[in-house]
Amino acid sequence: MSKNKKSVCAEDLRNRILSQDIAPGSDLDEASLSEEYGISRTPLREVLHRLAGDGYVRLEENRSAKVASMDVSALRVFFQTAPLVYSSIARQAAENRTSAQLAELKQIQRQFVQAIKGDRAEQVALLNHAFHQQIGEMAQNPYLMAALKRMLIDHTRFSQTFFRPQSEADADRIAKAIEQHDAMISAIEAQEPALAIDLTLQHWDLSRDQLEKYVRPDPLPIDVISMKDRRNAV
Amino acid sequence: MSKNKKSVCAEDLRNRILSQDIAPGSDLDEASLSEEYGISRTPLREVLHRLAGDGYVRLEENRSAKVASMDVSALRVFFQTAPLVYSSIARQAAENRTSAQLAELKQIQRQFVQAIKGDRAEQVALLNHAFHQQIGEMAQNPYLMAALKRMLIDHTRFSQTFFRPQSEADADRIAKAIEQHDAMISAIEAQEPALAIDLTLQHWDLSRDQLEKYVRPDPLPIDVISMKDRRNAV
DNA sequence: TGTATAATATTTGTATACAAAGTGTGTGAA
DNA sequence: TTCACACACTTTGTATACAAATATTATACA
Repeated sequence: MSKNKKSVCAEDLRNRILSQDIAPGSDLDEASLSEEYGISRTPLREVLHRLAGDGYVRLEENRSAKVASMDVSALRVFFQTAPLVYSSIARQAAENRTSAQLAELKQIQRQFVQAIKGDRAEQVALLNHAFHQQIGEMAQNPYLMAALKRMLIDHTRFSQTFFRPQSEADADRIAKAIEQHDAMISAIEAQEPALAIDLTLQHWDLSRDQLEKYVRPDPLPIDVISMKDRRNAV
Repeated sequence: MSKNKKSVCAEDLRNRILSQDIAPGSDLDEASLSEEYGISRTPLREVLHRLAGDGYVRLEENRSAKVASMDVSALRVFFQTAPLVYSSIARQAAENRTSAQLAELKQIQRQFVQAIKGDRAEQVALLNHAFHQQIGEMAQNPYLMAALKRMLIDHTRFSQTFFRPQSEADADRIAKAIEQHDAMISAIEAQEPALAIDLTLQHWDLSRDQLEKYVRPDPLPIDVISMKDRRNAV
């Protein structure tokens, strides 16, 4: 763990943005944040500038820093681009991974499973983020990594609901996600790019279905109202 | 034009890095840079942190900021990735471009041609950079844009020699590049994604051949030595 | 009541001073 | 000469004070 306050601050801000603990589009007040993290405004501002370069926040002259927004038009592009980036990363991860990176990936997956067992939804989402970012590291492609990191910012924020199971079906989906992660680890370990791509696209399909449900949820049940009306009418 | 010193500084540092006016891997001294741009170290450091997020420089604790390096292993990944990113961007640019963006692209191309006529090699490289970045803007895909920007940092630095014609053949290649740019503009204007991709890949082939020549230049002529030897022997 | 404008308060931007870490050099002992 | 260590010097990191800009409130006037 990094022992200095500044990187703790950067790391924590990233996590809070990913967890939507700080909502997309909201303002970040320098004074209160610097007090919260026990640092002065100077290093805090440096952190904000760095996060701006990473796509977490947006900076405007003489205006407070804002958390990157998530509008509907962005969602469309997100769905268009995800399969391309994720599968390209998966291919290269299978080709280029080192054994040290593989061990790290397995470690993340263990923590991921533990967090699910413990119903720590926020941790689960962050560990899922770390899992996919680690696969990005394995690809050893700084160009695609830049795209992946930006995708994961939005993906993790969108999928906040994913890891808070509301029904039996939700729990099944999470179990399936765990299995898919394990399969991806095996494919990467065996250095089989084609298989890694295939599994990644399956994993994406699962995630996409869930995201679509979030964006276009089941309509509210209309029976309740109509029944009342009927009773009143009788 | 931005009138404040800070964004001038950021813009100029970017350009100097792209032109290799500041060499890859070299140290950036805060004191001298802040003096040079007439600002104090505080805003300069904020600029450096931003550039770090954008991939122009690397920051380490208690060490001076370093310009992003360009090693041989990076080159390999660059060649692997460029066609994918460039063609994906071209497709979406053709699909999503606005007319205002198109006008801007044409404007950049005019300046590009002018700079070539004036033999201003450094300006040419930067305008070529601006041209391809503008196509990136047209794609309206922030995820791929992040990858494109990082590719262009390295591409522009690698291709510094491209726009300093040494021979008739070099001049021909530059003329061909101008034509290809014009053709790409037409394809994007006509909103023909398939054509835009095709032209982009052709443009890439031209650039790639030149880059390969830069990395693996023609061997030194051996005749000179052997002739001398022969003469001495005779 | 509603709007425009002036005064005030809050927040962001920058410079400077000082603390902390790193770098280099010179001296002394083996 | 070579290595080790102390000291001076340079460079980076942070806090604070103040300047500049924005946001808010109060007041005057229609």
